[in-house]
Amino acid sequence: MQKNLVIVESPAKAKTIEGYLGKDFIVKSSFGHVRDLPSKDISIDIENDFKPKYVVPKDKKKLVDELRKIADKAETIWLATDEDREGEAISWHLMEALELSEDKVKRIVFHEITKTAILKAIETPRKVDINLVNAQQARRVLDRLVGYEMSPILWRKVKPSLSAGRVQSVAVRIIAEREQEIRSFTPKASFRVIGYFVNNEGKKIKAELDRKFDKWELADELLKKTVDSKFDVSSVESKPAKKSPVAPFTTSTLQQEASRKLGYSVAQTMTLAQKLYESGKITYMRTDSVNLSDLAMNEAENVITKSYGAEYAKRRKYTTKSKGAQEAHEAIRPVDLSEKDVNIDDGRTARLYDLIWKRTIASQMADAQLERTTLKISGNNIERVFVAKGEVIKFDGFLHVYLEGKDDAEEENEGRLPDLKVGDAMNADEINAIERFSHHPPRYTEASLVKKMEELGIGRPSTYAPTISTIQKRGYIEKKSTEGRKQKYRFGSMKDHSTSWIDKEENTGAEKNKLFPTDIGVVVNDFLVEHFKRILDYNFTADVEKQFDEIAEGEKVWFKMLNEFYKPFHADVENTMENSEKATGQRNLGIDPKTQKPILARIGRYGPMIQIGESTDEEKPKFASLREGQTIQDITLEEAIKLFDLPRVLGTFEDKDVIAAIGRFGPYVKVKSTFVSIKKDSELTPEEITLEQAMELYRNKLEEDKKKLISEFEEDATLKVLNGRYGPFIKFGKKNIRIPKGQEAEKLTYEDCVKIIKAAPEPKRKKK
DNA sequence: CAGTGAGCGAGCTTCCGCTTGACTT
Repeated sequence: MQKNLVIVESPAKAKTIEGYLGKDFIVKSSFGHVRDLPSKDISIDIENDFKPKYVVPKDKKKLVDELRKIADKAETIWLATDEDREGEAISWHLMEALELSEDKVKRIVFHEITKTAILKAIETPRKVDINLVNAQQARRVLDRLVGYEMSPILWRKVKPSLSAGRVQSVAVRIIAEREQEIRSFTPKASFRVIGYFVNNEGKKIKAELDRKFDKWELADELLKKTVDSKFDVSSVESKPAKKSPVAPFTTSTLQQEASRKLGYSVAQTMTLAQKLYESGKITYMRTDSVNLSDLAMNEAENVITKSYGAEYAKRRKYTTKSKGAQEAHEAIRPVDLSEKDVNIDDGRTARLYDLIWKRTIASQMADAQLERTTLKISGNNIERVFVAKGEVIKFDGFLHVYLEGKDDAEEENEGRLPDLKVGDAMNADEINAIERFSHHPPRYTEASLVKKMEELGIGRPSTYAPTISTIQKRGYIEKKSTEGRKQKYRFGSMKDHSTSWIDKEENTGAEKNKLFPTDIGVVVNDFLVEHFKRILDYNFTADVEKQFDEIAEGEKVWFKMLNEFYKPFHADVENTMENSEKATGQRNLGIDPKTQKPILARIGRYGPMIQIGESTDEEKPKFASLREGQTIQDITLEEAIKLFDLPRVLGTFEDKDVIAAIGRFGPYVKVKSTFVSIKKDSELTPEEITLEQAMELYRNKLEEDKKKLISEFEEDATLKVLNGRYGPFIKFGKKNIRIPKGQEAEKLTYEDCVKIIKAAPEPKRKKK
């Protein structure tokens, strides 16, 4: 048995480190936190200095037992968890859970996984920093209090199963408020004037007037003046400029760039990066640091010098700008920078690696040297000038490898401008005045939301992706694409000494994979902002982070800080629970022409819906859920009334009604007790489908089901062996049970199946 | 929860941050 046990957080890290240390060392992983507050209740003794009740979660028990056994036999236990608040807490929890005595424990830290860094760490051990641990406890307890006291208010006042929290609720607010801005935005029209000029030698140049007109009359006036204006080049100015590379990737910038350049979702990027990490191709992918190890910088210099020449190399150290960065790791970079391509079958993973390689290499390369030229053309009877801007690359530097993508379209820059001199006479081939409209602020993408969250200091590299998926799962926001709309605009032209105006049309405003708030998101956000201003404040996290830092410095007692926070917060909780109205987002659409009853749009037990009549009426009100794409804010009376056309009875089959409707999973027909989906591409709709068409869908479905059937049994009609997406399985009532390895599905007898069912573990509850 | 939305009332839902497999019909 080894004398030394080293515990790190990640198993991949453990494997690497084990190679660096001698055989006296065994390196194990804690797989993250080993203790936490149980999820069933709040588990904090508020009266007693906010004492948390920690437990070892079920799925960690085996691991903790194993670690304890090894620790008992070891002479020294080296706690090598990350050097940040959470890492320090993991070390402390390990001491508690493994019952380690302080004299056997040494706490070590390193920011990069290199042999020198680790050996140096071993030489300079310290003790677990209890102040830092307490800062983490304060963070943990505050989040639990906020989440577990606010969420039940939503269950009561809005809808069951909703959630609220320090991070997710602010993320939803960002999306909801952007949508509000967009709604109240009115586009402003203005006219851009663009001239196409040519000199005697036939050299052509495009230049834009240095002002825009907000009135048509002014644009028209200018165009008319250009009819007999004489133009010449009035100035040419060139000056050198440079561009510098951006820092290596952090989690957040990797997510943004993979979204812009490769179109990956935030979650996708993380899954692929995890694969690269586990196969030893890249460094740790959840990091807020832009730092590169000296080893990596040396290697980058070598690779660049060899591949592109020494003039392309430039060592650079970057410093992080993001709020609350804890920098426990390196930036995300290839482990071996000389490996330009990675040999992986999956193209998506390979493309992500390529991006990381280029970004890392470019970050250690020379500036690009440019020459920017501004050329002005004046007309003899025009006060304004036409301007052309050009850019020439003198030395490409880092641009040879990589250029960061942009979220919003930039002003276009021409390449090299034609060689023209001051005084050159120019002829106006054509001058156009084009009506343009200002754009509303863009909706967020997943990645730009992460960027915003990072700026506000809410969330951490390990939680960006899960948070975005949580607020989608709760139905607060959704990812959608909009088609855009037709936009008419005026187009004026001066050509051959006369001017003319025509109307043109373009498609504008189309957006792909943007985040929209749902009705529930809007209602919940309004409710929380009204009743919990402090928590929903964009600066709340930054404020409490400052106090966590004070706790970490030993300047503040953690439970006193919590007490100051909790008193007013809990008062708000009680007050809101008792005194606030139910939040339904109710909108009165008008009167139903048929029944003369009011029609309301609001949020109900199961989401947004339309209600005809009041619940106090003698006759029960009628209800219908909103369809996809409809919102309480936008739905019209006509659209609302149409929702009550379904479900439709198409006719009968074997004495049972055949029904067409739209349900949770889209349009369907129901024949006897079988539901058949109406597929999107079938051109059938539940409003128009006939009995014959429905019966055909039904017969097709029965055919399909037959193909899936491997065997069924006389003994029990509810038990079947079927072929599914993941291979054969046993269906028993509503339960699906996998067939143990080594057994052939075709040969299973009824008795075999019963045996397998009995041996099968209880299915875990699915989280919805 | 593929049909619901009042009422009866119990029992359930929920946070953030650290880590991977297990699991999916």
